[in-house]
Amino acid sequence: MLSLKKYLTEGLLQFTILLSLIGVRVDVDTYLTSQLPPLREIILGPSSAYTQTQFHNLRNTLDGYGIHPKSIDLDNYFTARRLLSQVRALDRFQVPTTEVNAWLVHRDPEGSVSGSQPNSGLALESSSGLQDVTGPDNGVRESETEQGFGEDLEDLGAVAPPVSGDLTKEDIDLIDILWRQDIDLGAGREVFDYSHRQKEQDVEKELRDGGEQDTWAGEGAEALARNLLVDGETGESFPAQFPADISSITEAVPSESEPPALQNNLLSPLLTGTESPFDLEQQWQDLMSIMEMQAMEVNTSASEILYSAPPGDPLSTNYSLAPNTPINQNVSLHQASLGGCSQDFLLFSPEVESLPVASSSTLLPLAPSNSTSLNSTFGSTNLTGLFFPPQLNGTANDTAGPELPDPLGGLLDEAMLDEISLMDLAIEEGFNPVQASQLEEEFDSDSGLSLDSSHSPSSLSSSEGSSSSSSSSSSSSSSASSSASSSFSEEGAVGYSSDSETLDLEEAEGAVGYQPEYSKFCRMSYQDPAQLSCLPYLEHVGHNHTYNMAPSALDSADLPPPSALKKGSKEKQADFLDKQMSRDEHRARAMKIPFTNDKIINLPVEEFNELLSKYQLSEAQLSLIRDIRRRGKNKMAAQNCRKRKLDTILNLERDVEDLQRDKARLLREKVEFLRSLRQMKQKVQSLYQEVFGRLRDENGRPYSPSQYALQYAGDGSVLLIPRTMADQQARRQERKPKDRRK
DNA sequence: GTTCTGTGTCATCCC
DNA sequence: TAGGGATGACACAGA
Repeated sequence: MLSLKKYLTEGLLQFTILLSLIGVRVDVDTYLTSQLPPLREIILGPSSAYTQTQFHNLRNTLDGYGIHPKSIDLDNYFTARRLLSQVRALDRFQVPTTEVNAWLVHRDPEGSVSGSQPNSGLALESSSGLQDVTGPDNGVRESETEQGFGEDLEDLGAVAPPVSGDLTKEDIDLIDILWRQDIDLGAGREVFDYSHRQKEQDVEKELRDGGEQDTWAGEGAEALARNLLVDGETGESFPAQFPADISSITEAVPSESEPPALQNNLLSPLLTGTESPFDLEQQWQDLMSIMEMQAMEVNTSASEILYSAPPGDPLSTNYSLAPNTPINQNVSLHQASLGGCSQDFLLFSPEVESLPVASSSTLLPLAPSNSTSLNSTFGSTNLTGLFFPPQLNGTANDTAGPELPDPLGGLLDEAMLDEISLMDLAIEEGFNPVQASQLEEEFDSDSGLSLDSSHSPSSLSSSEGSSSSSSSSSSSSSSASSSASSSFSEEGAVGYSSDSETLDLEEAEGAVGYQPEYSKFCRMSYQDPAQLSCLPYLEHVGHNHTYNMAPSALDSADLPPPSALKKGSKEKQADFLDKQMSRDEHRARAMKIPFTNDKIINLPVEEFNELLSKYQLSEAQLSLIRDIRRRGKNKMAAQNCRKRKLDTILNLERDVEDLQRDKARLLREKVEFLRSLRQMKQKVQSLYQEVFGRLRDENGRPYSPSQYALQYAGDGSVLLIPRTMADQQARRQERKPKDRRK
């Protein structure tokens, strides 16, 4: 199927191109729709896809109805449509994407009048076209125009029935009525045409005896009949002329041969021909609101920087902004301004200064590109005035040229300054150059800020950090230590399930301390000390970490390394055990304290007192026991305190990183917004320039931007008014805000 | 031998 | 008021 489609498509295209080159206008659309609907489906796909090509899309819409895609008028028409669509798209900003328009250029051999379609083109299904090829100008010249629109008429199916000499008038009337009904019922062209073709074929079969010449004649008559528009209600036929919108367009964008329309509504038809005034007004108001909001953000002017920025400008290279970055319409653009958007398009006038932000009656002056006094184009109450802040627009003169300050340049300048100052800013805020560069790289990578934390306290191992984090919650209150104490009591109780343990054993083993650190971090209190390496910051500390070990576990834990065991003397083992004991343990052992240090430290006060009461202890022993308990408690407290400190530092560092990340993101977004704003302003200016440049006076000469300006009227129309009037309105608009301030 | 780091301990404050 | 948590300061041990 695909291969067939490709084959047909390419073949038809090549054939069409070939015919076009030899001067035959080929209406593939008509051919595809009327002759072979299945083939059209094969080639063009479903009808939805049928509208993707502008060529067909135009003809499938009411806007495009009635004008041939290869008509000379299409130039103006498409220009007008493009401008209109661009204006419409202004309120929903989109960065223009690459667009490729392929056109089959056909030149009428005899220089046909624009707006009329010579009969050189023919539908492929009509073999009569061969006749036209040989003598396109020898045909019925008076029907050229009608034929040209007859094709368009045919597109809608409003084609008169073929006038066959063998058909009776009743047949023709019947066919005509049926067609009108189809038209009135909104029947699609394809269905209509297809049934029509079937009907034609049936009729042809019946009339085949009449000879081919009759058929040709019928086709020719049909071609003539196509040129008549048939009113669906009355059945009245009338010569097809320019569609309303097309005429409006041609009126709005007059060609040099045509006198322009009235100045007042010179552009109105252009903008209202296909759009209801309400919608258009709404769009213009949206545009105006956007432009008004742009009054902000502009601090300086640097048009050169803004508009002469090469494609690889720092903004794009350093921030990797998507070219089609959508702009948030909620972005406040107040105080922004529109500067000269291109080197050759700086259109300021002195009157622009102190230009108020007008709402509906804002003038929209722009200068044609061929104007030599571009700067005088912008009136004070024109569209440009909206785009340019007053303080930036007042230094231009009619001949100054592009030396005017560019508010958009200010935007860019600001953006660039942001970027440039990023490094300084980062350094000022304590980033080292490496971090600053990383911050800058973030604009490229968009992968988030990756600060080098190797230098910071957070460079602690993740295990440390995680353990600290996990312990932070428990250590946030006194419950931390209490829970730790209780847990340690439980842990310490291991091996001490009964008080019947001999004192000898305890004395031999020494008072067992606690080590909340390890029980919290690793839960491996009874493991080989080598496993303590899971705490990187403790792995090099050779302190005794066996406080909370039970004697039995302590035995295994205190076992010397295999090498020591091999040496295996009890004395060495005792020395090792002594080394593992803390000072308090040694003291308790020396003072013959009858219970372990773990109990002394971790037992609750009541149990501790109860324990003390069970033994007859001397004052020295009691004092030592209380000191051991106090020191043990304080030791745990110190450990918790240090953990809290560490957690605090880590959290602060994390917060700093988050803030830096947010800051970088905000800066990145700001740059993106500025870039979008710049592009939108450029688009608006180019649109204004294009619209203004296409305007012609009665003599076909372009309007002087120093004398005229475009004004956006409240009713949605765009007017071309004299500058003096525009200036007056600008002053009026200027007074209003001042009065309000008062 | 010096420095750094982790730990223990003391003093003190506070609840 | 005693107990105990929190914390700064100091000392010590080990790398």
